[in-house]
Amino acid sequence: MHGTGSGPLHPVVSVPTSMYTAAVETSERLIDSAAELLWERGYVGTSPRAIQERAGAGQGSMYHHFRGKSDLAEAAMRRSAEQLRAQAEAQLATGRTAQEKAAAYLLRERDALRGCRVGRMAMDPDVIASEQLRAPVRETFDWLTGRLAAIVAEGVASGELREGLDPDDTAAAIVAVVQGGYVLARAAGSQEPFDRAVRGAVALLAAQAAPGR
Amino acid sequence: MHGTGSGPLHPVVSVPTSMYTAAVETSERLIDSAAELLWERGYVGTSPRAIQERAGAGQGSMYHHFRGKSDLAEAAMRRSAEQLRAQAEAQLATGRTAQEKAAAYLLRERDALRGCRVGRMAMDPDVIASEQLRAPVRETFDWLTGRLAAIVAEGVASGELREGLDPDDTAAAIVAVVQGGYVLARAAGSQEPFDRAVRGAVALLAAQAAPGR
DNA sequence: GTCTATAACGAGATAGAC
DNA sequence: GTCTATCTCGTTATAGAC
Repeated sequence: MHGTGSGPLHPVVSVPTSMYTAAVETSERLIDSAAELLWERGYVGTSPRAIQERAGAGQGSMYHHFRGKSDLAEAAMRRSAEQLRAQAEAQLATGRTAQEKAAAYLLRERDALRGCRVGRMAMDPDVIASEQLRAPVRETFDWLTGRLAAIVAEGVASGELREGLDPDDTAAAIVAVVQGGYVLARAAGSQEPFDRAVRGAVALLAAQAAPGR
Repeated sequence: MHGTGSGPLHPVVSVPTSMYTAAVETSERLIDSAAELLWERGYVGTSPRAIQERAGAGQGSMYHHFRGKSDLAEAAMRRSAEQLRAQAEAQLATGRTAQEKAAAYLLRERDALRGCRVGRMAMDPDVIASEQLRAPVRETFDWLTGRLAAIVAEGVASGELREGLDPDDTAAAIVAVVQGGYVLARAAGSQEPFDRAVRGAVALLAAQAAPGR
């Protein structure tokens, strides 16, 4: 990945001059455009042509910076994964207790009709068929469920949550509720089922407090 | 929908003779082939040509029986929805208590890597953009969440489940866990995250028993 | 680095013969 | 009802000029 624009006019470190010639590099615009289209239409529904048009770049530019559609898509998916991870990390750091942290993650404001930019890719046949393309999706959910499992485990260890609550199973259920909530919302054409699902999950978790607390 | 083959050689009721000429009608094979491909590759990833090849039918046959791709896809999605509904109804009828019924639905054996044939369509941009194509998906999840909400409501009314447990929110969460479980499984390339998520949901529900039961 | 030209192929549908 | 031919457009590149 190259540095993005708005760099210093007088670079203080030795870098290629080309990094400072454009407001935003063409390769950056291609990655962002690809990420948007992958979110909206998935991998099989996104053509190189559409990416180029949205980025305001020609055929030649795209094939100069990337080997092809899958190469650019992988870069775009890695960027989306980074953004989702930063966002989730911020939510998980919000609460004090395990319940508060999980609730902060679940209740984060989301446009459910757009779906999840990372989770969406898991339904794409060409993504699942390619180890290269699936990797960023797998890594994102591995990280997220692991992060939530650690939070639940801490809650059990500290006596906040009841003994016997399985951290891995609970974490998987929490992440699944969010991903499945997107499906329900898009099926219904409404945000409501998503909000119901996450509220339901928060309520189920609230009843897992250790007895006498 | 026409009657399927293996009909009597001497029809006892007055029906068009053509209904008895083939083992399985071409239009039926087209619908089944389309349903399979939609499950595997989604709407944007499925071409009329691929459907025809799988059904062993030519261009002419397809455009004789259906107005085009979306018309055939709608018929295929309605068939898939019927099948899912029958399957879910069987599971929900299994248990005695609300918890048993919900657990029977959640723990049903599924090939998580294949995903849900109905839920999958909710991620497809062309399906969501068309009221016609989205209808069977919306109706299926409306029915399923309504069915589960009624079961939870009965559980609360009978004193099995704690007062204050919201039936609609809980039902949405249950359905979302299953749909999200598919996403996690496909992202991981493994059945495991799906099994964890549904087990986690069953455990969360078990703790919603009314106090003193 | 970016552009245009070209190409081989598939998508999605229509037309008309049989 | 099913077949083959045809059509227009989009996809996913490669080639080479600028």
